[in-house]
Amino acid sequence: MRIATYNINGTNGRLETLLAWLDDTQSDIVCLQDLKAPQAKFPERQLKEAGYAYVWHGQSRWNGVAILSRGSEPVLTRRGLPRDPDPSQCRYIEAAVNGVLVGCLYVPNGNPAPGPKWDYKLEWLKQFTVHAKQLLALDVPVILAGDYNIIPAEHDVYNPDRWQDDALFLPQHVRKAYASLLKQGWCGATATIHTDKPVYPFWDYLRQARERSAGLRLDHLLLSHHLTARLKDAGVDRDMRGRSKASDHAPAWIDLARE
DNA sequence: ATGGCATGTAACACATGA
Repeated sequence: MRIATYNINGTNGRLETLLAWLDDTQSDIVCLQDLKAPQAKFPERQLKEAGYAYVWHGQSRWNGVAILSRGSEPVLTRRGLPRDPDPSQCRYIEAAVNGVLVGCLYVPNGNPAPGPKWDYKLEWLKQFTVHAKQLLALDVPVILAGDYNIIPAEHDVYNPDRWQDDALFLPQHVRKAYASLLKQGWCGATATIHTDKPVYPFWDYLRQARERSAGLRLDHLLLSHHLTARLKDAGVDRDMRGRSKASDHAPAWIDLARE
């Protein structure tokens, strides 16, 4: 069973690319972020024709999250975080899919730090961390997949020195937040498989970042222990980043053994 | 330190992103 997360950076502008990738990979569950489309403009018909069911939460221009499922109907469990610091921003959706509770998240970028956007990111991460703990307490298989906008460690960025003061990387705050999730018991799937070298799911549009392999690891799939035991493989579909009109993110995925 | 690129909306320039 393949589960993927993809910051698509505009779902309608990249619909053909998305449909071709779904057809190629036959992904079973897909978490999408940054739909950049209002609720009414989600491409329902095309995704249904491609064999997917879905839940989504759209917002005009920015943010927006969706969970796609092939062959089964996702059962929505929540939109937005409990005590969401700004419910007008669509950054979290959660559904039960085939016996797995799936949380799809899009953490605020937080730049510039310090400032109101930075404060918002920290508050969002705080409430998310509280919710993540509650999910673990349910003792059911859970995956929290999405664009965390966190570089977890020095080796997850091409040039750590350059990013020390960035809201994606500040150690006492965002890196600490990620570490505290792992401490709760979550397993970062990609790093578990790729222990020697990071696989980047993001390259900036600027300065030929992709050609220089100047990537960042921002998209993560965190597993509860029920799923860690089933983890077979993980990777990034980096070819997606090379296509014309690509998102600046590529899909990150895991393969789980069937129960 | 700046701006390089890209998105959707539509005030055809802007806010936002990473």
